[in-house]
Amino acid sequence: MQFQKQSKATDKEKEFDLESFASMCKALGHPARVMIINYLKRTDQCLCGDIVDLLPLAQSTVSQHLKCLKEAGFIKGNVEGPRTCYCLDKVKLEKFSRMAAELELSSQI
Amino acid sequence: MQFQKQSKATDKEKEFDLESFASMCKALGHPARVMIINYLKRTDQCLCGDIVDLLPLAQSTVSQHLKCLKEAGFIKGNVEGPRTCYCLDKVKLEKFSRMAAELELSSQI
DNA sequence: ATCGTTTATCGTAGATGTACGATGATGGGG
DNA sequence: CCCCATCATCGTACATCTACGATAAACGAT
Repeated sequence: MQFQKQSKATDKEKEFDLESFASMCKALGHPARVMIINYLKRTDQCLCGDIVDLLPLAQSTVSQHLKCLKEAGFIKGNVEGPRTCYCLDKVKLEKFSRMAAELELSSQI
Repeated sequence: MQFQKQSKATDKEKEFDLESFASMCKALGHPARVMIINYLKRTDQCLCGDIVDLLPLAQSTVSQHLKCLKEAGFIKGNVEGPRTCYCLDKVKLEKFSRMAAELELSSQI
């Protein structure tokens, strides 16, 4: 479904992309996933097993949450043999933060 | 389920509350709801019918989305006779923006 | 008092999310 | 080559979300 008019490519990239902001929010809409991001802030990188130790969730569930964050672009995963090393995509996180600020700031004009 | 250790009240309010951030994100995790916030930024206030005209959704669906945003605290609704006038809660929006920034910034330490 | 407008709520169908255990795949170590 | 550790994926059960039409509630206007 279409919730926003398509913008021309010439619109200077400044436009607030509603759909992608909503999907970012959706990806962060579960405490386990926010916790993972928060954890990665401190550790820089982690394995799936680290999160399994951290949270009261089964390994398959954690793997699912990691997949969700990866698909949303918030984390990247490097396969290293039988394990996968996850780290934050800071650019994406920055973009999210910027869009959140935009959502708020322009309401003060 | 418990995803974060309870903090003492003495923790100076600075603590990032994971659960409430996740639930804010969840509330913003649908394009229609982001659209509503975005619309309210420009118009300051609106009726349910305004949003119904704006979006390709049934009235009952729009009412549902408004309820979701109200429960999350992003908007407030004043009943005025048979209609309800919705407006942004800028304090809540500010809080969200601040937490989003926190999620990103501390990753650069 | 009745009608029309506006909105909330109910009931419901179908999609998606969240959780788990089981299983499959990968590669290191014996 | 065979286990073990690690992780992804599959299948599945249950909950929640998203959408709709129907209906109820509130109130202004006639």
